[in-house]
Amino acid sequence: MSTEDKITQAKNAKTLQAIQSEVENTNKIALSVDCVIFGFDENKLQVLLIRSDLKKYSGKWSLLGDLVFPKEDLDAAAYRILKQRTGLSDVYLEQVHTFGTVNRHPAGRVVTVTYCSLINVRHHKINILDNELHWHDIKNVTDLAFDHQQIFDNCLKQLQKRVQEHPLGFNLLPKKFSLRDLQNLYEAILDIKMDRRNFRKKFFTMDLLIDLNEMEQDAPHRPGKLYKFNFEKYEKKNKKWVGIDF
Amino acid sequence: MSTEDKITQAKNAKTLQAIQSEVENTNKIALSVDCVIFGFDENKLQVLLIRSDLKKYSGKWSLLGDLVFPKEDLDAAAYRILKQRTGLSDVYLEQVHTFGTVNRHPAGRVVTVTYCSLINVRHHKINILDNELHWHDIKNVTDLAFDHQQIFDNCLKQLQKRVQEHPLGFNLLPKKFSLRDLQNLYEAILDIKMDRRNFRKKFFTMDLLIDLNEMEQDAPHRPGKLYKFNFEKYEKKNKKWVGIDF
DNA sequence: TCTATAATGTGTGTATTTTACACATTAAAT
DNA sequence: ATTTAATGTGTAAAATACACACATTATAGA
Repeated sequence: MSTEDKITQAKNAKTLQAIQSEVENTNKIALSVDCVIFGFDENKLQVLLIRSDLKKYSGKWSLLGDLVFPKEDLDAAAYRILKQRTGLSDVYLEQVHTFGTVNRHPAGRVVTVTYCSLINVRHHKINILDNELHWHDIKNVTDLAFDHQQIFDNCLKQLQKRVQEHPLGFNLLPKKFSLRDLQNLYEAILDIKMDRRNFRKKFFTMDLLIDLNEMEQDAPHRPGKLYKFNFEKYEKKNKKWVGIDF
Repeated sequence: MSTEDKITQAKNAKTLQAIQSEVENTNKIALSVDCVIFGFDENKLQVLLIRSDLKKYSGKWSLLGDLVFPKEDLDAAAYRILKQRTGLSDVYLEQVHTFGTVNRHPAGRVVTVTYCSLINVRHHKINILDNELHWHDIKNVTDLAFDHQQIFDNCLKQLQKRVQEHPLGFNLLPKKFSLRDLQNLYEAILDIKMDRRNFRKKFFTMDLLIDLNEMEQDAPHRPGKLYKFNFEKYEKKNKKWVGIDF
């Protein structure tokens, strides 16, 4: 390092105390986490919403969120909310985006980190009996409180993209599922119709489904075979190159 | 709405003042923005780094970042940093991820929102003369200060993915470029070698390059044709379905 | 000026993947 | 037993990806 470099560095080198006082005394902002919790029921993609607890948005629905504790990791805050609301602790959770417009919250400056979560509706026991918490068909989700509509739209879009590239969808299904279940899930998430035979071929070619040699029960017509996803095998293979395409 | 619903709602409806005091008095966390600024020079992907201004990390390099002002939008903070450091105001900028581990910063609780930026090295006049600011070949970026190595790795990975799905790369090139330039860029970002003829076919098939009927100047051998990217045409086409593949 | 060199520019054939459909099979309901 | 509405399997054409060969053009040096 040259002498000039050293001088420059010395000039710029702040003490830890200086930075600490800067962090302690200024520029503090409230930080929250909002969770977009997806479920799959009756062949429809659902999202868990709560009635807004703010009079300004009385009657409107909002995402599940809370302020982050000063000594709490971001991810931990998201898991805490999920645990509180769904009783589930071992769930799929992924950070999506951070929204930080100055006036996004009427109570002051609150920056929110949003998370997307996928849970199996049958596995959890929400206390939705008190009517404050409800599953909503995503087709009917409009006009949420705060900027939550924007957050929801953003999260859904991300889910639609990610579910095509990673085996996220299986978190929404029971451990054992038929190919019809799987296709219904993808059709609900992506909002498209797919060819049954090509869909089947696609997944068989991937060779990541384990045939359980069991059949559906109580099917109204011919029952389909049941499968589970081979997570172990998926973890081992790491594809990376996809190809330029836009 | 049932009577019970109304009662529940009334119970949960907080006043704005109640929320305000919660936001004002508790759970405040310092918020920063860190920018991973990529450039492309000498056929190498480069990243702009500054020497850490903290004695603890003396000698180490770090990303360009700053605390977010209380009345400043997140994106605005990122643009401010870019403007300050590169002099450029009309640049590509995208939020990537938010890092919020409790102890990630030695000066206290600082949650940082990271942004990825792509700039044309030739278009800006950095004040790198004072030796505090430097371009680094990404191949040589190791052991950054704070958790910046993790942030950088995350951002590079995201870039590698996004550059294949969207025309981001052109932000790193001059307005006029040859197909060789373009291929060199992709090879540098993705760290792979590609077949020249198939690469050419790929981009011609996309039909998004405008032939400028100009040739490279001062090429050491046969000069190539120059093109520019047809952003208008790209904006009009909106592909969405990519296909399940994992 | 001629020649060697090292690029650019243009195909061409093959393998792989996607897409569009057709038909047989099975269990439940009548 | 027959009808019905699914599941399960196959096949051919189209589109795309991949590997590779050869002619063209400008520069550099003998």
